[in-house]
Amino acid sequence: MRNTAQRDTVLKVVEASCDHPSAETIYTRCREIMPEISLGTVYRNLKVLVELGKIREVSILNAGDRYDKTVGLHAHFRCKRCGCVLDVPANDLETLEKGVESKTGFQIDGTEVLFVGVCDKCRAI
Amino acid sequence: MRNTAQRDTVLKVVEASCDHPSAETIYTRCREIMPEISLGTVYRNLKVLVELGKIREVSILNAGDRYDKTVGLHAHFRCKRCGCVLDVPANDLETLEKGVESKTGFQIDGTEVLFVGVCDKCRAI
DNA sequence: TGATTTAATAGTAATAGTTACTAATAGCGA
DNA sequence: TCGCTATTAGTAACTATTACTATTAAATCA
Repeated sequence: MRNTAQRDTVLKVVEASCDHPSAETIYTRCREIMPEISLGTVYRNLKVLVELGKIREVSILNAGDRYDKTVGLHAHFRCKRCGCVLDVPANDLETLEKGVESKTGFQIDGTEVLFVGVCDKCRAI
Repeated sequence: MRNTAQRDTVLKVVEASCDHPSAETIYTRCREIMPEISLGTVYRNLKVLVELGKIREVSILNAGDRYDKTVGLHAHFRCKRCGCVLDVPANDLETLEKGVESKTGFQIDGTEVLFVGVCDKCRAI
């Protein structure tokens, strides 16, 4: 594992993003800082950073993966109209996890919660 | 909207499956019953059946979409070791949804909950 | 019943997102 | 500074899915 300027750039870009960007979006933002960075490098480093636990991968139904600077347990909401992806603080998720663990006997290492619907801004229109 | 033998076959195959199959797997199973069915037809009918609310689409982090005959609100668990996808009855999901709706003002139309970990069979090994 | 209409089909091409490959580059320890 | 090797840029390949097109067949109607 080596410290490269490319890896730092990918991490900085994700940490500066509040919109749960896709790999392609992260690539575009990286190129603004480091124009020679390649898409493959972005994908590889995203994977490395997820493995290191520095960022988190978020799966959105019917779309490519997104990335999140917040690694702690929380839920996501995707608006069907505007496509925005927002964090949803849900402090009862840990209780939910624990309940499933004790009921099923499974070992749970990660939980993905995605609500799909219409956000308040779009509802107001 | 026409009633075709192909659509019936796709629906029957999903309803007969307990393993949350992928589109490709559904295609293979359909061909055992109807050898001339094409992959595009399977994809198109899966989409139609999801829109009709007869089956459900399940997103698994880091893999293609899966399909589920059970449309009611429930969670899923994916084992990192054997790759199996199982239903997790979670009756507190509705409470979770309602809580988020009232806290955020969002309209929630669907909720996806995925636990990732190690299933009891794999833990025993 | 048979003709007509048009949604759905099979088969194939195209696309999007992601991963693999390869020669060149650049961190980092000796 | 040298040498080793992980990482890189650039490109090719791959996987999952969608789009396209000529053909077929389900439902409607004469």
